[in-house]
Amino acid sequence: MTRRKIQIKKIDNTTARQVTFSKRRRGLFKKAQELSTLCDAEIALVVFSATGKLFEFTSSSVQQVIERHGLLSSNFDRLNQPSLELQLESSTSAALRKEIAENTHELRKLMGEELQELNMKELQELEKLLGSGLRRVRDAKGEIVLKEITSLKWKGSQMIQENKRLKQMANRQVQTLELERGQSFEPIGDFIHPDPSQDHDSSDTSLKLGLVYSTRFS
Amino acid sequence: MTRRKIQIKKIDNTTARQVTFSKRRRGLFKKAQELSTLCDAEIALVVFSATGKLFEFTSSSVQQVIERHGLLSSNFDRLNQPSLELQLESSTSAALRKEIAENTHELRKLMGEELQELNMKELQELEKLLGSGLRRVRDAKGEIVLKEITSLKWKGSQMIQENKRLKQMANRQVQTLELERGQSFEPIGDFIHPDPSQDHDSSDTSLKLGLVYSTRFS
DNA sequence: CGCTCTATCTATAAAGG
DNA sequence: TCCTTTATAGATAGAGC
Repeated sequence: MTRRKIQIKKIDNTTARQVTFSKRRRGLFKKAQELSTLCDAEIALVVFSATGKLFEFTSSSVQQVIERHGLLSSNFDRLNQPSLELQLESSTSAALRKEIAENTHELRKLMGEELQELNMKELQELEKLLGSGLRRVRDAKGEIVLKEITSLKWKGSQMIQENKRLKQMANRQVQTLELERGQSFEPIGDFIHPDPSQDHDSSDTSLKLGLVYSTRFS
Repeated sequence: MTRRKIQIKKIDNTTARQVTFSKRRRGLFKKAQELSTLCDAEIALVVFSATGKLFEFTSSSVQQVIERHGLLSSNFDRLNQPSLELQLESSTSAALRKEIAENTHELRKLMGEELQELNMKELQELEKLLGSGLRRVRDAKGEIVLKEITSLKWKGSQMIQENKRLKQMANRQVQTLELERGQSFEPIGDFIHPDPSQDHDSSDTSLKLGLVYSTRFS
């Protein structure tokens, strides 16, 4: 895009990579902003640098949701703040913290006690112990990562399916009504385009578990 | 960016807006992809068009992580199959694995070498080293958990938002049609009641989204 | 000082009206 | 497709720590 054409592959030189990251990141965010404004699109963009630094952009309506969920905060605890819809198993992270603390404490204790009195064989035993301790910590964390992800993905899938179902039902309903009326009508456009005044109602991002309407005008 | 400079404000002409959306959207996604590749960044980008259509990009998928972990295979694969939409970035797990491997190796090496010759002070140095190694592993994993969860929650929020919008649209549509017809009608039952045979498709404790029917025929 | 990040400049590749 | 505008690679300098 500039003085010379470049290959799109990871930039080896660290400094050059950081500079490019900084420049392109800005360009990307600018374009995201422009697109959302020009075309009235809702956009959420999150970038983690290789060093873990976070950058984000969200168009206004989306932002509110995210903020309320306490996302994009570096604070883990805040991540797990109550969100009705996506209640995480934050208890697992507590368990994780606890286990790590215990393991660390145990390690320190082992290493601090009478090491002078240990012979080579005993020291090797200790090595094994430390190794397996590390492995256990690692495994425990892996378990927890997977549980979190499993749970979240599962819930995400539920949402997607529910979404599909709603769409199908809505379409079916519209079609049925059209058929009854014996003509097509415009409001379909309305169906597709949410009314902004309602759409930005942000007093509640949670799922309104609407009543399943099960009566028939009785 | 082109023949004439334009104002960054919503494009009035619908056709022009759609064309611009399409072009710029592609440009944006391309640049996101380039940035993630060039600079080894993790990126998640989601765009909803004004008509509610979803476009997304994530720098890599959770699927890969899971495969790499090779854990919980049977359960997990089933859970994760359906959701293209819920892909996570996790190139970081490779880095994690590497770090763990290195740490473990380093530990073993340290513990295996001339431990007989170390005095208490030196052993305490070693203790510190081991402790900080463990801490680094812990931190690395914590980072990754955080990223995964952040990404998943964020996408979950998107789904919720979309779901909510669909509900609102559906409700408005129903109301509009009823108003036009000036009478109640039967098919609503169909609309409102999800097909039971589908509804019990999973042992799900999840949210069942009913349409909120705000009736005025009572 | 060394290291990381940002700013500035220029010429050119890419975007997009 | 055309062709101007924008984005940005490359280089260098300066700021902040």
